Amino acid sequence: MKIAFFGTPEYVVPIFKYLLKNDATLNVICAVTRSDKPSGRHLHPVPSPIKEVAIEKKIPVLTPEKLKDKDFLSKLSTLKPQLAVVAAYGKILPKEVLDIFPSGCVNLHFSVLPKYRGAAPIQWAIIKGEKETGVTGFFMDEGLDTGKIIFQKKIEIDENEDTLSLQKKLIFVAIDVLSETLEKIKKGFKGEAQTGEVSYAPPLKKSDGKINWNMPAGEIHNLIRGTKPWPSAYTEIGIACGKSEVGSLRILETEVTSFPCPTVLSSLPVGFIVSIQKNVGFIVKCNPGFLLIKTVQPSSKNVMSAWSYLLGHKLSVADKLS
RNA sequence: CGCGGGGUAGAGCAGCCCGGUAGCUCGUCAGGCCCAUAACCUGGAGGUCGUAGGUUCAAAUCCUACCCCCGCAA
Repeated sequence: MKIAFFGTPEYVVPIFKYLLKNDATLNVICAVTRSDKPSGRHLHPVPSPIKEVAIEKKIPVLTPEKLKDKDFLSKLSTLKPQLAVVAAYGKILPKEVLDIFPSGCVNLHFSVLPKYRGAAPIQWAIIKGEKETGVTGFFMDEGLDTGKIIFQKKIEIDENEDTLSLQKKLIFVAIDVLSETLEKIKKGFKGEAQTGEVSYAPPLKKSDGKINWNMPAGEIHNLIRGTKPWPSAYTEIGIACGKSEVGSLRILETEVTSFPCPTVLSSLPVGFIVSIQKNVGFIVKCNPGFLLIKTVQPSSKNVMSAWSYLLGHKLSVADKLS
């Protein structure tokens, strides 16, 4: 079966390689990926990870700026692909593209559809405190992740899972789902309409990482896990810490905790540091609950333990984060 | 030449503007104290101040070039 692969970022490379490895039955005839984009510290154009792999494996690469581009559409048609496999490509495929594939376009979406339709399903599942998520293989239509479902597989979300670790697990699931999905397609399965509660997972914005300490400790913990490594949850350093920089502080690792020892400090307002844990970090009061901050990154600095941060920045009990 | 921040002891920082003895917190080592401790006290070890030049009687500090790291942006 002639297959065209649509994908862009690093984390879907294993899916691409799975297709290539099974070349005997799956004939990958081209890769469609995002065009080279200015990236990195000097904004030099950089090819997408999928493009690099494709070049290495000598698979033809198409990098259309616009999917409705006539040149692109005709090139793709000429290759006479039968099926498209799409994973984190980055753009919605218009009807003109969908129509090229006689067997349809299969998307691997990293949620249990119809929940978390959209660009950042892994992140939002964690932020919302879901206990499980999964991967869905479905036939794409013109809507946003609205097509007929072919196969779905769920896994549990660990309590301290962050976006990267969950993504890593989901890739393995995705490969399972892909192989099962392809089997079903071979057998002529047409998919089933989506049923159940619909929700959306829009792309994260920088401001989504802003911590509001006036929230339950558990929800803040979820936000920190789900926004890592980007945009990362952050807070501002209060004025109480003297000449320290006013910049924001990224918070990368936390733990929901109970207040260690009952003192008057537990009556400090939300957002204040109520306790220092030697060699670990500091505890901030939330509403309700307490959050132990374990790993942070000050602006312009490397990631460091919250304890190290305290040593150099002279933060102490009763200083405020905002 | 996209914009900005940074590199000082094993870790995290101050000192630089205004040149003149290498400083703080933690760790580490030795000793002390204590029923005891992640507590406390005393003392010690540990630094080519990112690299290379330049200015100067004298450079962590001023000048020039380069290397590495981080954020923005994608």
